[in-house]
Amino acid sequence: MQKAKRLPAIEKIIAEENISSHEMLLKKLKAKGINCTQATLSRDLRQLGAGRVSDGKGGYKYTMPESSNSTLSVSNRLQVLPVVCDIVDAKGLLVIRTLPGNANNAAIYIDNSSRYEIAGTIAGDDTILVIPRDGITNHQVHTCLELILPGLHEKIKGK
Amino acid sequence: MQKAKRLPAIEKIIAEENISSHEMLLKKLKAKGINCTQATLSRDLRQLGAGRVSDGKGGYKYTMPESSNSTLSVSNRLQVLPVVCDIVDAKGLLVIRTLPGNANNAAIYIDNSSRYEIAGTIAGDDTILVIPRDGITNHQVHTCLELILPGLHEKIKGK
DNA sequence: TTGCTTTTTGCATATTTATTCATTTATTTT
DNA sequence: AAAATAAATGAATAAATATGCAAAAAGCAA
Repeated sequence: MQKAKRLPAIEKIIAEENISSHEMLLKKLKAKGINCTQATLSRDLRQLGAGRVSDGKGGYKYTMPESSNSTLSVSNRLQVLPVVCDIVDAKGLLVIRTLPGNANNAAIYIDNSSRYEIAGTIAGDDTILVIPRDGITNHQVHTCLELILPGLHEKIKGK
Repeated sequence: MQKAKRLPAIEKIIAEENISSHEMLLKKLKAKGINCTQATLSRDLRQLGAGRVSDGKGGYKYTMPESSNSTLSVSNRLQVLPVVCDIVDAKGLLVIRTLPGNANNAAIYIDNSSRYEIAGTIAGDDTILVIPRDGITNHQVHTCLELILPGLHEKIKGK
């Protein structure tokens, strides 16, 4: 299962370069040692919530949502990760524990991602409650959070 | 030539509704009495700089660039029009005269449109210089300005 | 582990979108 | 106005993207 590596790689590539087709993305991934088919990219791009916008030169390019929003950019979102202590599933919800005073800040990252899977979050001082949308499995939320904060899954209790 | 009516109509439709395919847009236009083919829509959408982004429900929808930027929304951009006095072509450039003190404000509308055809603008107190990109005809710029400020063409000198 | 369920993936194909070419319609030039 | 040039459009088709389905891989429960 290379999806876990592929998704962040795709995200990074389309954020940094002008990708105008699946074909082109396929080659960029191959150059990074990641092989898959166009069909898989189609599914990945949809899952990532990637869009296709004008490249300003009369053509189109793929893009990540809110890529203009610096709080979400690939390069700096890892900053939030060190404050996360652990994650526990509870009653269909997720509880994320952070360093004291950091819950709100971390929750903002999650909210800003505007992921469909997450209905919303409530943050206290050192605890975030993540409320998944109806019909979303815990596992889907984990995958989703891993997208928002790569490396996060290592913090999941019992893993 | 119905392009002049069609483009603003397309813009309005995709700004207000969730359009997920050319086919769907075709029907909406037909309902408004505008008939064309899918091929034409493909060209129109590209010219409008329209994008396709996640609809938040796992699918895609078409969008206008900066549709979140209220200074550009269809509903309020007409406000700038009354301050425009006339437009003159000169040396491959366009000179727009406005009411005193209003040039900068009007120029911001034009800049915000991020149209490919327009390389940039310089605004004084009551005059805007619009600099078209190389290879763009005056006529193309007129069409383009008409898109940004519907009704503008009536102000063009000698028309 | 073993069997059961869910997820991921490729292949083939369907669907959607873009482009080429020919024609018409508009615009500019003389 | 007439001729010449450029722009717009549709039909057919090419190219790009999405999806159904089956197989394989991964995760889960006991």
